[in-house]
Amino acid sequence: MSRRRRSAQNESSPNYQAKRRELLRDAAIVFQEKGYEAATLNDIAERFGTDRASIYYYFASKKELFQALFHDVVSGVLDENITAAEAVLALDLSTAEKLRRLVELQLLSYENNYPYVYLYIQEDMAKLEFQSTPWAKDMLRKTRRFEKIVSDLLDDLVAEGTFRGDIPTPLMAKALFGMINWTHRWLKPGPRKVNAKQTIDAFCSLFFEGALNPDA
Amino acid sequence: MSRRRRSAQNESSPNYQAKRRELLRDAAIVFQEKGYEAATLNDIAERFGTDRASIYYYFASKKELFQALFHDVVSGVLDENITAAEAVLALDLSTAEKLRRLVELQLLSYENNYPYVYLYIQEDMAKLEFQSTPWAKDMLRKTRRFEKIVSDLLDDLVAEGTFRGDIPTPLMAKALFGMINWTHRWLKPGPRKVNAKQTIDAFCSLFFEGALNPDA
DNA sequence: AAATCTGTCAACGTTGAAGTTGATTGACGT
DNA sequence: ACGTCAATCAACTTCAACGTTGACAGATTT
Repeated sequence: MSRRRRSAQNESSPNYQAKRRELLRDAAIVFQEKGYEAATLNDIAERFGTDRASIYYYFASKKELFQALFHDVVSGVLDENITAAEAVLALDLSTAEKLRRLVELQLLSYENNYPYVYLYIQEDMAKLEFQSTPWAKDMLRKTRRFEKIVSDLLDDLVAEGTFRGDIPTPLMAKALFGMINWTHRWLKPGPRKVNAKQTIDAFCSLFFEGALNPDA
Repeated sequence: MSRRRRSAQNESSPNYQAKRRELLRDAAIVFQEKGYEAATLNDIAERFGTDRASIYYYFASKKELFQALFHDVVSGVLDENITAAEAVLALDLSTAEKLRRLVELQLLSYENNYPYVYLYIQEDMAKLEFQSTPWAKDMLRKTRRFEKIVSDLLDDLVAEGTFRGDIPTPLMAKALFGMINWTHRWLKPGPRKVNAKQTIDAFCSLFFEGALNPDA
């Protein structure tokens, strides 16, 4: 039924797409606040300012709504990040400076695409029922791709002698992504005490030079 | 009904407590694998090797089972960690060495109490329905307490000149806890490529001295 | 051996959220 | 004024998971 409607005006409609995106955004906020399982369509409808049944005008199911969030938004952001990361690699910069740019890229992406990407980080795809769907695998592939770029860069830095060789690069990578990804629990955008730029500086200083005072 | 039974043999019973703990452990594994909301009592019963209804012989509800996990296990571990942390503070060691011991404490605790504490970390209490219950607040209080110990130590390290002063200590703390807590996504106990001890060394080296090669 | 206790199980009742339907409202072109 | 269509809503059905009950088998006690 809602199916019929949606196929009828599928691509066109002026503000249909606009409302759809608005609903998508509201859903993202609710999913981020409560988690996928705990969030109900009622919660989402309430935030959207309408009845639960109206959601079915835009999406066929809760699953499809959740999937659309990733297919229409997060996946694109991940693509952008990978493209941007590869552009950084091609730049005429020191390897260390490239790594710094990648950290910057990632954290700014989290801030600019709030709350979409944090939603992806907080929902451990490995635990969700979607883990075996093609799109979930695609998301995972893209994430691994970005991690690989960083990981290779770490190997280069050790090989060229810029980074110390006594710490396994996989553990370095885990530490770095830990700092970055854990921000989903505390970093909120907007005018706050701590913003993404300060965090980037602090994390990069710490990761490159460490916490010890060089003058001591 | 199950109420009557449980109050009847409440404290006593030889292997009642043993089975209860076994069920608690199985539940923890399932909750950790699927998340609280997605996990069903059927899943837990299946792992426990019995019928779903039998669970009610030990716990009055899914909520109570989940709560018991924290009240009977996690809360105690957190207490131990705080006590151990305070013992470290009283030791005759450099402030830096004390911090190292705290990181060690935390990661070894995650390993020794697997999967209980990771369950606590992965379930963002701020998102769960329990967030306002007294025991959830108590858990949060204990977590904050441990974080405060680390945070104060960081302040000391900056004040005494051991640590650099140009990175805000709150951000240092976020970075450190990010590395540590993110391990819940990849560090599993048992004979693996990477274990807790290697992780402690790598994280401490990185956090203290950074990734840059001192000889370069 | 009778009584009781421990723990389990099949069957049922209850609830809450997902999903469906057809009527209805309001805007817009004719 | 009339018909059409986008969008909404109240009211319903369905379903999965929670929760309950009473019977029952084996062990233990008296």
